[in-house]
Amino acid sequence: MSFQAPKGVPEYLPPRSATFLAVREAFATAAGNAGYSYIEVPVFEDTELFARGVGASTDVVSKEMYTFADRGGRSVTLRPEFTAGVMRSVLEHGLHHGQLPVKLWATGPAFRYERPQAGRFRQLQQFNVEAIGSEDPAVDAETIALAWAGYQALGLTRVRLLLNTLGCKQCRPAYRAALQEFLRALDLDEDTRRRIEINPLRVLDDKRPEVRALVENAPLITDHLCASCKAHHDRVRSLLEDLRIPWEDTPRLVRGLDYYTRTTYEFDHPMLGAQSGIGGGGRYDGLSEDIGGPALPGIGFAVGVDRIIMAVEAENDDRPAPPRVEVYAVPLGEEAARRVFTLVHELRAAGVAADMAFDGRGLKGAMKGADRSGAAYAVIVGERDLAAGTAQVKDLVSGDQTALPLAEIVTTLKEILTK
RNA sequence: GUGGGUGUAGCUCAGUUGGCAGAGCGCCAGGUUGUGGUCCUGGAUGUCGUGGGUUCAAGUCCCAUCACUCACCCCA
Repeated sequence: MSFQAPKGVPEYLPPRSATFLAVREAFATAAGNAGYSYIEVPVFEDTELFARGVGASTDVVSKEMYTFADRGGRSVTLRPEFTAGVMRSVLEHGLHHGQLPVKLWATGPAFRYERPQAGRFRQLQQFNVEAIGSEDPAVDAETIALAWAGYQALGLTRVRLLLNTLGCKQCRPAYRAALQEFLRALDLDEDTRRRIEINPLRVLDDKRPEVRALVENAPLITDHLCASCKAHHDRVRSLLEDLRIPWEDTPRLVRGLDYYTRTTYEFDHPMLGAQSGIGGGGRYDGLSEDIGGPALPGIGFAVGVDRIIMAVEAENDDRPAPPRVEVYAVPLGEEAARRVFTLVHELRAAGVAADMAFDGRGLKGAMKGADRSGAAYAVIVGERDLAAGTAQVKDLVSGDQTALPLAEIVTTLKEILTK
């Protein structure tokens, strides 16, 4: 084998790929039910959009972007996330001049040049939801409920919702200064000391036990909120209570992207190992202005499709492969193969998923193929059937087999299968 | 970027003090000349990651290199 997939790029082969589609479908349905419309945005954008939108000091921008010059000499970057691109598109096409909030969903790959590990990829699949143009805490709660509905639809029972607020332009600066003062007094390594100056909140999120111990008594944002942020946060929490969505208050939870304000949250799954975040989001009331737009609040989230697949598999490790087709046709002999080819075509046209044995496979091998396809019925046509104008229809679960007129096969099977 | 682990059949892996390249699963065929899922029999598939070294002899020991993988960091 001379070629292999690029490093850190997951591929989803059958039957696993069915789970990939199911994850997308679950969230697309939840988003559609909540009045969100689909938006297709570019996979690459002007590099500057991400530098200004996501934040030049973030790890994502400073060391993880796939950035290159195109043939015209422009610096472009494969999207490391969706939000900046969606906001850019909304502003560029003036969607915010219509009714607010603008509610959109998008899905597809994002790219980050990181060292791969379990649940961390260079090409990651996200499902993204944004509500732009509203400050209402009910919209915050709506996005959380939407994500929650997606996880529920997939049958996930062990998802945890971690909730926090990061304050706003009014209250965050004072908190940030107080936190920096506290952190500067600690004995921390050089990288962490640098982070204190760039984004001190992230130090609170450090997983290393020795760092955790040091920051245990650090000041928390929840004690420094302004009145309106506190009211906003309380409202979000009481709405979640109304919806009976359980959450954990996690005052140390921080997002790694600069644009987040006020409500932030993360969904986490306990069976995934180190990379356990299966979704995350929050409010980004300053993003529009950061990229040259008007004051325009917004909130949204991204869920990680790859990690959700892992979570689904972790919670149900013995799921049978989904059936590939409903009917599998088995011809015996060349003449039958020709007739069966048309029959299968007619079944498909009638909306019945059908496949057949190729390459003149023997009856035994062909029946094996029928079994593995997951089909409920096999249709066997040999020379004798052809002469009699019949086909053998075999129920592959019970083993019962009956001869039916060839001409009625399509309508009969269609009828049985739609019951 | 930093640290650990692993590379042997399509897949999961075993391979002893260095001595003929293995198992299970899967695949194909036969048992059953027109019947799958169970069972039995047989068969095909290998650059032992790659390059070099030590040795009469290397999957096994040594060096280098590449790949994969887990964790830190970061994030979905």
